[in-house]
Amino acid sequence: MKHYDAQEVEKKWQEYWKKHNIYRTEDKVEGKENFYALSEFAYPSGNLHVGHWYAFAVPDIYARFKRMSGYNVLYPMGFDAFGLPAENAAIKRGLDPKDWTYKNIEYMRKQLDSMGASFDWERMIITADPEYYKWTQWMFIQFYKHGIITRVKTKANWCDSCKTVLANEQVIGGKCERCDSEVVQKDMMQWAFKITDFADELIDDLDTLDWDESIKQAQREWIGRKEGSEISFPVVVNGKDKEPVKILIATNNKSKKARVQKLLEKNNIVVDLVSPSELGIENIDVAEEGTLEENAIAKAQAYREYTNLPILANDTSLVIDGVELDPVRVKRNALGHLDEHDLSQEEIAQKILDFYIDIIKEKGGKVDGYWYEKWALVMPDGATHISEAKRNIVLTDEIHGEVDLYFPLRSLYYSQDTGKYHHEATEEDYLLEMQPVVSALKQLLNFVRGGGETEIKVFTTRADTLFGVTYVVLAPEHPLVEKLKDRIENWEEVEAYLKEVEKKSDLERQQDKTKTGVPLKGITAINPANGEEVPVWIADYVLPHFGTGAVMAVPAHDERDAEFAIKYDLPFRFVVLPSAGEVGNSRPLVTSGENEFILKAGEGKKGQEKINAEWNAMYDLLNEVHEQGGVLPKGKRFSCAFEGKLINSGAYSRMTSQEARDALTEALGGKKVKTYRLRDWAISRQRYWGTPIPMVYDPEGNPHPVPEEHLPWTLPEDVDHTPDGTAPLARSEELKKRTEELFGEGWTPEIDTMDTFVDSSWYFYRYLDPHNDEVFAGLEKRRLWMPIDLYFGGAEHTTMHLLYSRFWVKALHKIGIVEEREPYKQRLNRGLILGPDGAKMSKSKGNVINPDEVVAQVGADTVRMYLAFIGPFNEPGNYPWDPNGVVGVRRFIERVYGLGDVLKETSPEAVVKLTHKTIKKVTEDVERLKLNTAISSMMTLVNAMEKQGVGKTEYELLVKMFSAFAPHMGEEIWQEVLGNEGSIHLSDWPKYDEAMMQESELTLPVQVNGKVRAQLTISADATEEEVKNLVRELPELQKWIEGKDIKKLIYVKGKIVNVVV
RNA sequence: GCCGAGGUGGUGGAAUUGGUAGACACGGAGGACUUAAAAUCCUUUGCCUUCGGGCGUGCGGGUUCAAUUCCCGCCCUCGGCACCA
Repeated sequence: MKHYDAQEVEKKWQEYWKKHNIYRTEDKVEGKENFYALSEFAYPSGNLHVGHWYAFAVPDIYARFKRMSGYNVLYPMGFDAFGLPAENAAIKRGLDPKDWTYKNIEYMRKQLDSMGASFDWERMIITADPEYYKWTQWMFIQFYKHGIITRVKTKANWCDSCKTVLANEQVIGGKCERCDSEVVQKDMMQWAFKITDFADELIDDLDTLDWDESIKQAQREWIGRKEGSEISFPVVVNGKDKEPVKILIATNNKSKKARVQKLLEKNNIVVDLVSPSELGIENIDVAEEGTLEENAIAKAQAYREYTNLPILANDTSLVIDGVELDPVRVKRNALGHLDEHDLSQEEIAQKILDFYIDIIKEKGGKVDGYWYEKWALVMPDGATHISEAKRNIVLTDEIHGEVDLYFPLRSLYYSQDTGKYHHEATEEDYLLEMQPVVSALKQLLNFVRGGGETEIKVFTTRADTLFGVTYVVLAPEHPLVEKLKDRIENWEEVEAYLKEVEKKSDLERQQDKTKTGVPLKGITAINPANGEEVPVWIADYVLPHFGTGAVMAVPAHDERDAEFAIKYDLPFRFVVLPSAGEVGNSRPLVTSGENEFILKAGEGKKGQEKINAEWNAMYDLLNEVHEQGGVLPKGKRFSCAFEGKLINSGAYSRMTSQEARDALTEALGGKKVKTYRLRDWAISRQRYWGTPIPMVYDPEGNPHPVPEEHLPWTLPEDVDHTPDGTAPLARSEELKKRTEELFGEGWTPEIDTMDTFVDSSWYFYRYLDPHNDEVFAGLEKRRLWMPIDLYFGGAEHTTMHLLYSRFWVKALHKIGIVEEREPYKQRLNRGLILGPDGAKMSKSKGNVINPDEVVAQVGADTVRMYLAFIGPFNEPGNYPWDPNGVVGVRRFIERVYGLGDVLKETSPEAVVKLTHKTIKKVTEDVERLKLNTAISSMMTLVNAMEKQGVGKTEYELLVKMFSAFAPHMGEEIWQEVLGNEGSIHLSDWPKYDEAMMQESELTLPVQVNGKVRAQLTISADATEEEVKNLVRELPELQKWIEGKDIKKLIYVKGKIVNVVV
């Protein structure tokens, strides 16, 4: 066999290709479709590692395949040359970052050439070239003019070790992505792209892209769109420095007045109520007959729609079917269903408020108002009786005098003593029913005191749990805290807490999830759903940047609130009956908090039984606390976040969570809002080695863009770029002088540089027209190539570069600069090459493979092919580098080469057939980037050719396919062994011939009861009947079918025979 | 916890619409060549076996003549998000 000296062969052909300029890519070739294959460009770190080979050499196989398949393929390369690592390395070595970077680029270009990659170097770009960043700056200015980038004071992620600001995407778990030191929050003036304005588009347009679902999903989650409601909670300020104002609600019943007054006396407001009987509604006598309860129970059950929950009694002796029942609750539920208000409680509250405000406007005038409430009763015969009641309240305050109001009250209970149904309100009922009224009055009071417009806006995805709100939490950073400083009674305590929080780094705040907080004494909020007054706290588990920075806390339905509420002893009110799922398919109950009683119920049980026991334990408790409006007792304060149907929620009870979210949001004047996790993209960097921000400031400090004729706005070179926390550009005399000369005295330059992700957000356009100095890329050229057909890159850029560049194109599109809305049609994340030990390659582990060394030993062709063979390129997995595997691939290349020595006149028929089958398989596999199986089928073919012999025709077909993987050896065989003229890489990809693949006979597996027992060789055109007859006769089969009936004989044409006995 | 992708020999992986599970390669075992080693070549290699066969694609069920593939329930690994209301 010929000796294979990879070094020599590769050098020879690399020079040949260069000399003949075979990789030059024209913008347009007659009769060929353009195909833009892009691999993320290189960072000029100074050395090419295995990852680079995987990133560039393997996609090169695809680019070559496409080119041979008749496409005009653009597969360019460039350098992402600005940025921190280059600068840090330069500082460490006492060099200029520019010299260091450009030297690295020069060296890396040579290394890249050693791959045998088909880059068109005439299109190379370097983002640090002024010819390049001129256009980065130009685009920046266009965005500035359209308000897509603005200057804002914002909390920035500051890395004290790198002395610069980091983007959110560069902070990993509270630490700097680059140096792993802790990131602190610092208030800074920053130029920020309004990427959030494009958040919806960035999510919605993902659906139009042919990307792997996991990449799309990662972007969706990063953007983090949540749809929910924004609801206002009015704030009640205690007004410690104001005179108390009294509102008196009068009644004509002395004893009741005293009792209710005591109950409701709060915050300088005195409210008293009248009971229905005092308003001319007498108790209705209902003849006691045995069927009444049954009747009512049936109605109540229908109403509640619990099928797996019996309605249990807990305080009466009424027994039906051996089950004790509670007639009070039963009847109340039934009435709730039939009860027909003309107005909702919220509307009533609103009316009272409007009414009262009108009075204020009239300065104490007296207005009469009333409305009716309808009553309903279930009679023994099932009939429903409805009556009306007219109620009144008199409001009085010291400023506005006495006002008469009418409002409804309702209640009904069954008295065992009298055996009659009585209309009477319990104290709790009065409280509950009056809450909207009280709430309205308190808002009013607050208004009168001058604090009326204060409200807390909360964001919630669970507006259905509003009736379960028992407190409100603000983020410590919430502006209202500072605003209400004077009104907060425990300011010292609050201030101490704020300091404590400020001291905590974001990292600590993320890691330490124990909840802390302090109440804002003297401040309360009103739950707009039920008018209840709830305490306001600040706590650092509420994040300032998400939603509105304020949360309505629902301990019974939110795990975090539950933890906080247990710690600080705040009440739990259960208002959503969790849904157990579809009938007959109930799911495990998930709860947290003091849920031991639920877990205990399920202890020792399994499967559905356990699930049922736990659900029932919860149902039992909810039944017990129904009377208390769902307030959970100590020891059983648990939370459950499941959705379901509302309970203990006034007029909204029985609604589903989904219905209630809409209904409550609308009724309470809230709005449906979307909120995003994505933050605006702050790009100011206090470092030297980056694209200068093309802005200058007038003597008043107002920013102005540098006019286009002065672009590129060059990076000054007279700068000591050692970082000290101030921007190095501030130290440039040249830049200062340049600014004053061009704009006038007192004008100053912007001294921050841009994040490097800005440079890489549009680089793919520049490859199309790299030397154009009129425009960043000509429209015609963009039309020929964009959008990119296939983009190869690393998974680490999913939520950074990939998102930024999508935003960039959308922004350019929005202001009419480009036509496309998306840059990349198809995206492929590559996997990771691990060290031979299966761990990530790292110097400390000593498992780093240096590709230069391997190439020196076995050649670039082997390394390329090995990387393609190591695992499926279309699935991003982690593949360990196996030095033995490399040798195996090298052996394969040698065998292909060796075949050239033993060529026959013609190939045997079997080899011809296999060759065409292999062409089909390889073509299909490469097209979907399953390069590993493409190679293995070529290996199979080569094995057959070695054993059976091969002629020139088939050998040439093999070598053409092979040359995409091993371009140097492919060329060597093509020109030197086969004596062809011109490069193999300009030849056509082989086409398979279906006719050549036809086999005259084929071998079928024969199964008996699904197990393979024999093989049967038949002619390709055998009919089903013939095959079946042959099978029955098959000698090897007799022992399996002897003495048994053949029940069925299945023949799948050309595939398999199955005998069922 | 939520979302996504997966789980196949000693290893990387293959099986394109349900149709012979383990292609191809590495590693192992045996042999040839050699003074020897490397390299190369040949044979063999899922597990168990009483040599008839049986069992095998994370686990348990189901559908089917036939399941790595489809359905139901669980377990595990990797990736993304996560005190996100």
